[in-house]
Amino acid sequence: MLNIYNSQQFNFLKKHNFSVFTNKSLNKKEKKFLKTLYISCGIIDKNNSEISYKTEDILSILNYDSIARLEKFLNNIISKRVFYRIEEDNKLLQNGSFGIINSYSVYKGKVYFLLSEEILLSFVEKTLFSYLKIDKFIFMEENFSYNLYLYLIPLFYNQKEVNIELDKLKNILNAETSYERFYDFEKYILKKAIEDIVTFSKYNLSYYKMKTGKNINNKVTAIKFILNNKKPGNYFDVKYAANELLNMVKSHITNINEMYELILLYIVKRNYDYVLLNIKYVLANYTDNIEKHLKRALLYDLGNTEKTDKYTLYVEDIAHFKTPFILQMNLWRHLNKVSSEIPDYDDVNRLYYSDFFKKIIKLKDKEEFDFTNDSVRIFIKYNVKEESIIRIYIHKEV
DNA sequence: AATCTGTTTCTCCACCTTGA
DNA sequence: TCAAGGTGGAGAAACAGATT
Repeated sequence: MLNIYNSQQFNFLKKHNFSVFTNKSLNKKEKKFLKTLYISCGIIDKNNSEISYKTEDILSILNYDSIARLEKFLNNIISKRVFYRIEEDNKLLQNGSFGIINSYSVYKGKVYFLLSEEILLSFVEKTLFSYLKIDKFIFMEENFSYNLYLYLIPLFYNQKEVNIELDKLKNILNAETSYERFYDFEKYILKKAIEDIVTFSKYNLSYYKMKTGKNINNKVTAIKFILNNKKPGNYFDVKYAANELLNMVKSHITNINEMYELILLYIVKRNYDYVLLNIKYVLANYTDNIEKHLKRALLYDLGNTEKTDKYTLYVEDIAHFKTPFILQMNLWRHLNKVSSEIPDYDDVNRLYYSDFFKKIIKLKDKEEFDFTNDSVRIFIKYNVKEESIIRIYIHKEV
């Protein structure tokens, strides 16, 4: 059997064909629920892979009015299974099946979930389930997004732009015969697929429409995909984030391994922004002995400077949110939008490394929350009974 | 198990707007 | 004036729940 924890030795993607499918398809509501779980996956750690929500939050997300109805929904989703088949030389090598959600428990006003081990493993590099891209398969809202991801992302291995003829693209996306008008195809298929890939992977993908001539109204014949800039890994990819930060100071450091371990430690112990802020502080204020100053800065948080007025209001959302959880969902949506609207702006993704969202979920009535890093400032005032305020400010230099 | 009934989702299209 | 861009909605299909 293939080693599920480390399939590196199999040169997996070159040697094997694989397919992944479910016994019963997941409907919109189930996908919405899974997306909620996915966001929470960011705050899972090795010792505690349980995800929990207040019962009222989960009821309001799914628009149910009783726990009995919720349990019916959960029992139904638990009955859905993922199947996979791996082929070598066109012969079946291994196949298998696993559930998506292992269990739920209702206890004292909260609902607890355990995801299947296979899904958690799919977030860990070089495991069998990460090669099968199980996380993308489960969490992406549309099945065709998974197909596009599998086809497209490997093509970026040695190039930054990929051109795909419209016919070929429709074939990949299972839409050869439907959506004859390009406008409809773009709206219902292409944009959704891109959105899924940007939301559920570390890749920041965009596209251009290639036309027959220079006129804006010419026929679209192909799509040029562009990989803009990498996000700092997915939620679980702390090592990737540590490497990224290490690269900023690498040239000033003699003991690289020790510094790597130190950065990794502080990302886990504090958060990504904490380390980034202190690295920037040291690089801006010192020219020699960087290593020593950085250790000091990380220990005493010297880079944590006071707020400035260099921020400009970018999003304001004043609305009634029944629970802090719903507020958090909306904030998340705004942040994704900010991230996609501002070119080369991906700092928002780094918030996932901090305990940012945990704090927002715990907001109480009339409580204010003010968060600042060097590219974004987020202000929230939460009101249970009346309208709450979400304000997102962007640093003027971004 | 078969039927019906109301709801959601998917696909396509008529019609309108926009800009070269 | 033309074709792409955009909107809303019709009709079909799929689905879920209730009833027989």
